[in-house]
Amino acid sequence: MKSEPDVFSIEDLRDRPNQTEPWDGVRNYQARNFMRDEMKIGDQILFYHSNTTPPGIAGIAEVASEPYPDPTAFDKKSKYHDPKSDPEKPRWILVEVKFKSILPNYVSLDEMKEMPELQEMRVLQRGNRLSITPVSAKEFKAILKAGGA
DNA sequence: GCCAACGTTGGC
DNA sequence: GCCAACGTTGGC
Repeated sequence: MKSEPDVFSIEDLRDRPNQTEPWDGVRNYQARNFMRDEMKIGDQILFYHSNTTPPGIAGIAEVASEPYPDPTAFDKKSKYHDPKSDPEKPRWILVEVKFKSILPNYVSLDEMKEMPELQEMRVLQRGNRLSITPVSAKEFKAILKAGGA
């Protein structure tokens, strides 16, 4: 899961009450579908810092709730407000994520590109802008190892 | 700050 | 249903 650290970083997640945060504001159907259909409580998450120097994997989190409607879609004051999301038939769905750890070694995007295990990884593919993508067990382990965890 | 890539919108 | 226009993402 990608996040811009200026907006919400792995440190912000660590410092949250219960170290848990609803992953709100996702407004892309594919990313929503991953949260709604694929994620299960306890699934491990690579926390990726985007739009920063350098971008890369900063830490580990895990899925901490069932999927439920994103309340910011109904909040007129939220920058994520979506008038087309009807509370009776919510368009946007989120899960909560819980802090697990900050990697001892930050794994930069440049390093990831050099790792043979990660050549198929979605975030490395050209032009990929999806903020949530599936990660294979092989990829996950390779990141953990490179990250010193 | 630039800009390529991509998703969404809306006129037709 | 097509596609031009537009807005956003995110590496650089």
